[in-house]
Amino acid sequence: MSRASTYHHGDLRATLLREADALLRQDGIEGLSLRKLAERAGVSRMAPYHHFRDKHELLCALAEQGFEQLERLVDEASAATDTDLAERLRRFVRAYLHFATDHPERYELMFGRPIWKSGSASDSLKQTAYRVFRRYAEHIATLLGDRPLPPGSKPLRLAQASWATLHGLCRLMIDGIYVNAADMEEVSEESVRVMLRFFEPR
Amino acid sequence: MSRASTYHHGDLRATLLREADALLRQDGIEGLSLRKLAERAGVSRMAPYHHFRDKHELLCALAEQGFEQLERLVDEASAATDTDLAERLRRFVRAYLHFATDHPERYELMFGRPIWKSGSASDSLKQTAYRVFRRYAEHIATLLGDRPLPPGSKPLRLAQASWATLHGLCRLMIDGIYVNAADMEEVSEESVRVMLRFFEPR
DNA sequence: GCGCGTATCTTGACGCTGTCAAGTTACCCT
DNA sequence: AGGGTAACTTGACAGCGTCAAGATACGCGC
Repeated sequence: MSRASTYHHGDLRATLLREADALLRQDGIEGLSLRKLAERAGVSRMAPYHHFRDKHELLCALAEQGFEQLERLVDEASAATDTDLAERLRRFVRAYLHFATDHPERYELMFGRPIWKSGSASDSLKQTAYRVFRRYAEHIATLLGDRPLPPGSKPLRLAQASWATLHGLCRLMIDGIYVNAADMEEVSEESVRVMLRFFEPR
Repeated sequence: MSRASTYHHGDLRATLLREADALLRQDGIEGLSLRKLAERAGVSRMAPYHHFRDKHELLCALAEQGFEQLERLVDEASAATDTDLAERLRRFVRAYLHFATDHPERYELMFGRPIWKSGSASDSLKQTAYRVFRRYAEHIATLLGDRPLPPGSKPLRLAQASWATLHGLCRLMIDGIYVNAADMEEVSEESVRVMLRFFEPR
């Protein structure tokens, strides 16, 4: 497993993913090249191809790690049952936004077109990503509790819609369209208000 | 202006933008290369550099055209005052989603990181984009009319939050994360419901 | 009408990218 | 001990953005 210094690296796949993550943070997604990565891992250009079919597959694997982190975030939010709905929702929104803005390149990779376009995401990634969303939907349903929803509304749809809002906020921030972080804080507060209002009994 | 067949093209800048748009629809944003573009315009590799400083500047100009189209869409929505708030909002959401999904590459270009990251958008583009958002905010304010908002809420923040929702929906669709268009229809309906609920007097 | 300045366009070259093809090395199992 | 195979390397190619330097033709002042 942990061969040291010879022809066979021994643990290249894991090393590649680790270095790819570092490279991603450092140079952003467009600066992540297989050649730089190979050099960083102390290995020749083509070595990575014995562990990933092509660049796309490596990016999928990297994105999958990101979704696993996101899953932990959702699970933690679900576990924290010490306050009321409003506060829990607020905290989760904050946590989600931080997840995105703390490592924008990771978030961009996870949800970017290069990975998902025309269904090209790896099966494993799809499975993980969908599982995370399911967790998220459950979390929203839990927050809702037995509160009645307006006619026509369903918890799943609400989860999808609220996720879209979160995602939209993150992208506007990450892509550099909203620059002002303080504004962002207020915008996300407003989003929370809109959602909470929806939960109130009429 | 319209020189025909010689050394000097005569109207290269406009031709480049036109062909770039065609190329964008055809091959997507990652397939839009300056070399292909030059060939399409019947001109040598470096000719475009006499009209745009680099690829980034050309993309900015192309994106700016997109924002001008989006502006028209907002203006039309503002002008249509024949129904009530709910129906107007619903129609606008539909129109916005269609704007994005009819030409996903254009939308991706307009709001993508390559253009906006670290404030690298051209001044002209920034100006146009911000003007469009201002129009959007005015449109939302008009829809609101003199309806009172919940405490702490402001029309501008609401506009930003609702735009984030629209944008999030579009990106999820465009990037291929939500594939099912019919689902999307229902999700956007749900988003409209959430917003409308917010507008109702308590 | 002529000449020169300059905007426009071209060709050559460089370093970067992803990846196909073919060769080399070292491990594992019989 | 020997052979099969997985891991890794080197060579090569086409495509990319763009710097540098040269060619062309338009337009304005004389």
